[in-house]
Amino acid sequence: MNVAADTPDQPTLYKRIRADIEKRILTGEWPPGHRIPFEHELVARYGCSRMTVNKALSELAQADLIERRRRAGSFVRRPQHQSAVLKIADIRAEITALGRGYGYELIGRKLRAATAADRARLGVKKAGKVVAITCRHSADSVPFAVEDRLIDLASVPDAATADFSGEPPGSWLLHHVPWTEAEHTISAIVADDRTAEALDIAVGAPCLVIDRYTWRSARTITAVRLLYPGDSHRLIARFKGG
Amino acid sequence: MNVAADTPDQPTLYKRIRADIEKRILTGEWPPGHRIPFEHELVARYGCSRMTVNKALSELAQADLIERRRRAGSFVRRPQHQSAVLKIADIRAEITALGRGYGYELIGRKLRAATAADRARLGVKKAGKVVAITCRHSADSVPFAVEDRLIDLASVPDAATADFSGEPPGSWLLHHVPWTEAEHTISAIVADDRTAEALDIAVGAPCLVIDRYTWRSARTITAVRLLYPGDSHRLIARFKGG
DNA sequence: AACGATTATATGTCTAGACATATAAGTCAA
DNA sequence: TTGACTTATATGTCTAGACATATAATCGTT
Repeated sequence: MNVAADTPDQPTLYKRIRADIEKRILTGEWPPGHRIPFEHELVARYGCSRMTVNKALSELAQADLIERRRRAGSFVRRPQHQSAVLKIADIRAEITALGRGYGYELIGRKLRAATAADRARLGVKKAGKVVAITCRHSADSVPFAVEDRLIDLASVPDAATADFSGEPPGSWLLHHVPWTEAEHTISAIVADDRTAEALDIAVGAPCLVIDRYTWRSARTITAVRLLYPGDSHRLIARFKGG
Repeated sequence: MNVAADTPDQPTLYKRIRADIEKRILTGEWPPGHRIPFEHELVARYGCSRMTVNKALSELAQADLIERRRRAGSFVRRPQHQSAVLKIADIRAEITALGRGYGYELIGRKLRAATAADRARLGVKKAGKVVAITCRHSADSVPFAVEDRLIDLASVPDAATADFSGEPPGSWLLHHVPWTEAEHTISAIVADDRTAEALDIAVGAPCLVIDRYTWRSARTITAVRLLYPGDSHRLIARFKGG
C-alpha cells in the first residue's frame, strides 16, 4: 500500500510528505499558483490516513509556502520577499563565536527621575524613575560596540540595586525579565566626537546603529542604542522567498 | 466536561488551548523552565482528546515557545533573543507605503563575460556571462536608494534580453524567478564621490548598505548592493524573545 | 445575461483509540 | 559509589472514521 515501502523511511511519513512537496516548490517544479494534489490524492499516493497528509500540509501552510482554500484546494504561494530572519546575537556570544576575547566595561550609571526625553524614548507617559547606563563591549581589547541604555524602574524595580559593573545590563535583563517583545531599528550615522573616542575610530567614520525598544505585555522595559563601527560590523539576515 | 463550555468558543478548541498557554508564558506566570501540564492533564482540563491538545502543543513547540522532551514533559523555553523578523520590503512598495511617488531610473546596463571580481561577488567558479545594472529609486523625485546589481546569465538567460529601462531588475526577477533564498548583509559606509552624487547627499554622509545575495537550489541568481542615505532610511525588525 | 438558490466538495477540526520510542527513574549487582 | 539493567511514562506518530463549514460550481429563474 505504501508506495515508498522500499525506501529507508528514517524520517516519519508526514515529514517525508512535507519534504517532498517543499522540494517541488523550491525547485520550481510546482510554480506559484500551482494546485497541490488534494488531500485524498496524497492519501492514495502515500497510502496513509488523511490526518497524516493534513499534518504535512498544515505545516507547509504555517510556513507560508502554500495557501489552503476550502473547496478549492491547496496552492503554492507567491514568494513573500519581504521578511527575513535577522540574527541579532547577544554581543558576548557574537564575539566569542568569532574566537575573540570578550571584554565589558561600565562607563556610566545613573538613577534619576525620568526626564521628558527619557519618557519619549521609552514611550511612557507617567513620570517615574529610570536607570541610565553607558557601557562598552570589546573584542580582544578592541572596542566593538558602545551601548547607551535606559531601564524603566516601574517595570523592573530590581534594576535599581543591580550591579552592572561586572555584568552587562542586556545579559542581566535577559535573566531577570523573561519573554519580552522588541522592535529594532537599524540605521547609519557618522561618529561624533564622543562616539569616536568610545569606539576608538576617527570622527566622521561610519557607524551602524541598532535601536532596540523592548516591552512585555504592553509594558516598557528598556530602550537601548548600540553603536558599531560600520566597517567592521555586519548584520546577517536570511530568508526564503523571492 | 468542557470547563469553558460557557465561554464563547469562537476560535477552535486547539487554538484556545494554544492561546491560553501562550498567554501564561508571555505574562511570566509560567517562567522559563516551568513544566507545562502533561498532555493527559490538559485532556482532562479541557475535556477533549489527546490529539487536540497535541496539536496545540506542537504548534507552540514549532514557534520555539516550549520544548518537548519525551518522558519528561513540556517546558517553557528560555527566550531566544537572537532572531528577529526583518521586513525588507520591495523598494517601490516601501515608497508608496509612505504615500510618496515612486520613481525609477536606469543608469547603466552592461552585458559582459564575468570578470574575476564578478565571479567572487556571485560566488561562482565557472566563467560565464553576467548583466551588470546600476539604477536609482526615488521618492517624490528625491533619490531614495541606488542599486548596483549583477545577474548570472547562466541561471537566468532571459535577463540578457530583458529591458530594464522601465522596470527595476528586482521586480523583473521577482516575476521571472520564483522561490529563491537569500542572505542579506547590513553595514554602514560613508558616501564616496560617486555615491554622494547619485544620492544627492554630501560626500562623507552616512549610508546604510544592504548587500543581498540570492540563490535558488544552490544556484546563484543575483547579487545586489543597495545604498540608502543613512539619516533618512530605517530598517525595522520585530521579534519575540528576551 | 444577470441574479439567487442549491449542491457538491475540499479543507478544518475533532475523536478514541493504537503502537513506537526515547528517557527519567528505579533496581540491583559489583 | 558506580555501572548495568529494567521499568514506567510522556511524547511522537498514525488510523479510520466523524461532522462542520466555507465556497466553487451548478441549476433555475427572471
